[in-house]
Amino acid sequence: MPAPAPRARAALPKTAGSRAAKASGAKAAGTPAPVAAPQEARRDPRRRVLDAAIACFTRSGFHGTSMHEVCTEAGMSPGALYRYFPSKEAIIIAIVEEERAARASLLERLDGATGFVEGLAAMGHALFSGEMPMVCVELGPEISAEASRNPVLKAKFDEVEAEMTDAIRRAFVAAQARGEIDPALDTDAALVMINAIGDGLLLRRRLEPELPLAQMMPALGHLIGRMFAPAHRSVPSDKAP
Amino acid sequence: MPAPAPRARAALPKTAGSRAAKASGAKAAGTPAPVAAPQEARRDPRRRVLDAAIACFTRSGFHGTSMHEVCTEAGMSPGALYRYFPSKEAIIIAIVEEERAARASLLERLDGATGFVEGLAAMGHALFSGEMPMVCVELGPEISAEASRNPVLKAKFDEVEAEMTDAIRRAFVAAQARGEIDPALDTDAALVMINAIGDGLLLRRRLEPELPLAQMMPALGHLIGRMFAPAHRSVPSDKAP
DNA sequence: ATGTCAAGAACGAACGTTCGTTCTCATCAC
DNA sequence: GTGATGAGAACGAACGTTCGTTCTTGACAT
Repeated sequence: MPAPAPRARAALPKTAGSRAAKASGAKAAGTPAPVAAPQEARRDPRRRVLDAAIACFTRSGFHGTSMHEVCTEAGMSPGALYRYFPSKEAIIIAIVEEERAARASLLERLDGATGFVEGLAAMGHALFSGEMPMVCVELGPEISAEASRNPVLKAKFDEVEAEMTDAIRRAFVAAQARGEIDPALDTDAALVMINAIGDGLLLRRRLEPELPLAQMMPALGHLIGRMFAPAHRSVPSDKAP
Repeated sequence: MPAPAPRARAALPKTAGSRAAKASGAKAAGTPAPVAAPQEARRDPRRRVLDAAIACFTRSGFHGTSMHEVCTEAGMSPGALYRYFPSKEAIIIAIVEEERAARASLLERLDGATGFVEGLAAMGHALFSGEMPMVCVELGPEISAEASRNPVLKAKFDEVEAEMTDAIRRAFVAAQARGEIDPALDTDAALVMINAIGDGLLLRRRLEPELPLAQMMPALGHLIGRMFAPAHRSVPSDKAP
């Protein structure tokens, strides 16, 4: 990044304030929180910025959110904010870094469940029931979209994704060895499918927030079960829709 | 609105044609087309704008693309461009409108195939093999992301999506009546699943363009077949991976 | 053939706004 | 004092858009 030349600082009084409200722009965005709560100001400033940024990016997207909005939401001035993060991009990258921890705790449900498919369904339920304080549910699609064209972000994002995919692959192979999954199935194709379903559901959540995905998880899990079950075993159908 | 003072126009001789490419800005983006091809300038100007916008939005996203970039790519000045579209938003909406036609032709593959699952696989193959001049493959995720927060765009987008989903639902129910699909399956869950898989694969394509999704379609189609096949029929496995 | 001229397409500098960022300066703890 | 912290005005660049002007075209008169 080219270092910007130091700016001269002319004392010009300028045009006072251009008070005419100007009817606002076409921007159909939500209102940022009025002002930070009193004890809010005591919390770790980095956390405050991150939480504020997550809220704003979720509401208006990365490019649709201005730093001033993040500042307002965090109850902090730009001068203070820039003390903790060197740039807007650094904030997203920090958010993605946080995702890693959240995803790791999600993955515990995979190994903790009675079976592979049950584990996937449990992950899905945790994601969509809101029981998990999880950034990626709301921000995942936004982050993927941004990652697809921001190389720095993409590198971080890929790291986190690879951890997730590897864990699922290990669980898949183990389940296959246990006879829970048809041994003839191609692992790569199955993983692409599982990833696609996950990403697709996350996106659907954004587009249709009223869709009761958590409630549908048994039915969706049942479908996934049929997809992977060994060929000549009748599907367990413990949760037929 | 404060009437802007009329601008003086000084008869400056100017640089004739300004064909110098201008080396572009610091924007870490791809290079816009050097200059419009000779016969390119003869084409329908609306089409030129649309094609240029699709290229730019695909490269840098909706908010990441400036109107000047679109102008450069289209080989057209801002003044000319704004003769054909009243705003940046109107351009996206026109693109989504075009999607409708493209999707309709995609849907023909559903009804033209030998069965429902084969139809889905054919759609997938057409999408990912590049044989279809289809905007949504590259721009779909970008549009969904934008639609999730732009109400005007969302309305248009929902229209197009509803047409797609309805057509798939009809095909699903018909296949179920034909005995091709397990009659016990919940139609709503199946449709959510099909949509999620489609959206998820489109997103994956953006994130990992090198992944040979078209080649994987037989394997993926096979998985979908297992998911929907009637319970006590052994899966046709004509294309076991 | 040549000149005239209106219509409208295209141009591109400039506009007002908003962006991400940085500045100066006040405040506090020690 | 001194160093860390924060506020908030200000900066310059870039944004989407506008608009006075120029260029292109082709019908018509000569």
